[in-house]
Amino acid sequence: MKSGLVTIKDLARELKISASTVSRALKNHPDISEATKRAVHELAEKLNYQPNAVALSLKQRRSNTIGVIIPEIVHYFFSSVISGIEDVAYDAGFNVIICQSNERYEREVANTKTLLASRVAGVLVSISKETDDFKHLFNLRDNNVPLVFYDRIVPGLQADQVIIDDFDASYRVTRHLIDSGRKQIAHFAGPQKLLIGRNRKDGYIRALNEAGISIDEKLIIEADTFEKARLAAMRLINEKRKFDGIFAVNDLTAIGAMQTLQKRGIKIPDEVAVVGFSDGRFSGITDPTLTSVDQHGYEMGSIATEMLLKRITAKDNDYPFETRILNANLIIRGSSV
Amino acid sequence: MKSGLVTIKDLARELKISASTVSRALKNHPDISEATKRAVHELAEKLNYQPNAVALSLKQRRSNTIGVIIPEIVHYFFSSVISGIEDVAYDAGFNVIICQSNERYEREVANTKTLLASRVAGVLVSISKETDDFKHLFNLRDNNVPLVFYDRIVPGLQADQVIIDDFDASYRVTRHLIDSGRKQIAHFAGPQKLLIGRNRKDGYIRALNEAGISIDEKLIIEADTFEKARLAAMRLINEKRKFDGIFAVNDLTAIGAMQTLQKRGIKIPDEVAVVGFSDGRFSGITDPTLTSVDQHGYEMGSIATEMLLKRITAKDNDYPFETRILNANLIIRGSSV
DNA sequence: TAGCGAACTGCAAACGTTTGCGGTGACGTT
DNA sequence: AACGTCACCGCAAACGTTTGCAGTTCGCTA
Repeated sequence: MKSGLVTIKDLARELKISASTVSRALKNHPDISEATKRAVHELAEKLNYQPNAVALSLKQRRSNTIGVIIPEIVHYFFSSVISGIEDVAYDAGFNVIICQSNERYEREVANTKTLLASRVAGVLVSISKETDDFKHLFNLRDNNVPLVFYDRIVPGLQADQVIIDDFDASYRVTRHLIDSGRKQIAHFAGPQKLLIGRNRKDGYIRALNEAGISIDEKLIIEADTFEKARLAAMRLINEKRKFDGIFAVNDLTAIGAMQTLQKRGIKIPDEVAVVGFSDGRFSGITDPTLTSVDQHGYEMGSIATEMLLKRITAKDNDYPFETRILNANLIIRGSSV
Repeated sequence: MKSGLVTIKDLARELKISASTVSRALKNHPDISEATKRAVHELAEKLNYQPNAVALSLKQRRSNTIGVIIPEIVHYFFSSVISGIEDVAYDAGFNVIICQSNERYEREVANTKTLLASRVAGVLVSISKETDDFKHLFNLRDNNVPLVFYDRIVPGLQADQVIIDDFDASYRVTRHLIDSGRKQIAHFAGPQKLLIGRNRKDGYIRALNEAGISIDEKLIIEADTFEKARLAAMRLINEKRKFDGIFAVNDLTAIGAMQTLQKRGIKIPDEVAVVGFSDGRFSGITDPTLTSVDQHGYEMGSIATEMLLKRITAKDNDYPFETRILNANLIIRGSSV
């Protein structure tokens, strides 16, 4: 007990039987007599025996650990994803190794090496903003490590993936604004080189088109940060553009816009309605509270993990890749009604 | 290459030399000829050999993994702690297994079992709110697993630990308010049964005492949530209490107070200064921006990990336990100047 | 030309488990 | 007395590494 943990060998020595018998007794193998089983279980209990997961992993040539590559944990969305991953993984008896890429490509490559060295059973990955070379991911696949992408997927790569229906969510956001009587709706868009940015803008455009509202390019501004949103809102006001709604690509952007409007004495939602995206901690504490889109991070994490476990435990994992598209919920709060 | 990863044996077979030679060549052992070394390294490179960390762990009877038990990852503070842990751990060649207790005792116990089974080299732990029985932690210690506590420590248990100096931070917050001319400072306090809540209140009281300002019990209200803070502020106003400053036990509380004040037309910081605690994502996006206390989560994580690694790698870890008390920084923003 | 280092390299055991296969008794059947 | 059957158990190998020790070649000295 002094140094290190008790092993099967320790139990065997103590009971003067072989390690194989102990091993079988522990899993109630029919070959072992009841008496022996009882003795083994009792001693195991007494000595607080914990099977050595490391030895097991080596034997099975695969660890009971799944790897997670995540851009940055310090975001409400990503940390909810991790919670979802953890819960499902632990229920299935798997551990989780988390690697942050910190949005850096180099780091992401290092992460894959680490996970490979740890012989993880599978990997969940959301690529960093920098990543545009996917060799490291192909490397995982070449080594038969099952891969599931969540949220930030790789367009070309065939793999299991779970994503949010950004287009649909944006469409619904815009519809909501239109339905509540808004006619001149601005969009603070995300970077158009990212799929997410394009999808969100497209959903916005589709909703306007369907409602017979013509697109005013002046009302579409690329602004995806708090500061940029403040400036963008300022510009709209200074240029005396008419607008009665703003759909911002994320919550921080929405809040930046709200602040500027309020500073200029514009009433929310009476004069201008504001809607954010990716419902986080912020939406409940603004004044007025912010209408936003719940991205269901927890659900995304748990679903991705289920898909991964399925592939890990499949005897034959040559079945076709699956793409799960999650519906994001529109949460209507004070800023738009 | 097809199934599984390339091993030392594969390299050995390919080069028609023994596994031991390959092993030594890979670590540039002087016994091995330059020619062999070169050949081995080249082949290893070509086949993308990654040492099997699992086998290594088994051999060394200790994995290169450290375990983290954390209450809830979905908090800015805790996720920054994790970032700090990760960075230091990975630089030292250690992996990190993260276990959330979700503030549940049962879960925390399960976590320790998992980590024990994984034969982690050491554990970083911040106990859950429910935990008041520490058998599982003693169990870790009995099995010679080094332990470092961060943030939420166990009062009785002798161990390395790193915590925030809540008392000092609160004292400084209050001093700051006094120094900027405030004389009637309210405190929205945390639960007094938690050490944190008591320390923060005590720091506040000390600063007032030192400044010769008498304590007005009516200005001390237990309110540690957004909603409670709104009600508390409302009450102060309705009861026509005189106050020109509020020190809230956390940022959400501060924001709740600010909203109520603003709704009642009270100017911040002109009429009332507001200060929060545990600087997170919120403080920068309020209007005015919120003065708060940076708890240095990242630093706490990295220091805790350094302490743990020190104990893990120490040949003789019988040296005395260490307690590191971090100074929290007061970040002065618009709400108090 | 035997002997001796030096310079390499391989053998084998060990880490903790699992598992196919082969014992070993006891007992019953011919 | 010989054999078969059962119930139970142990041997040994394997997973991928590391490492103390024991070779095996050399070339060189005496």
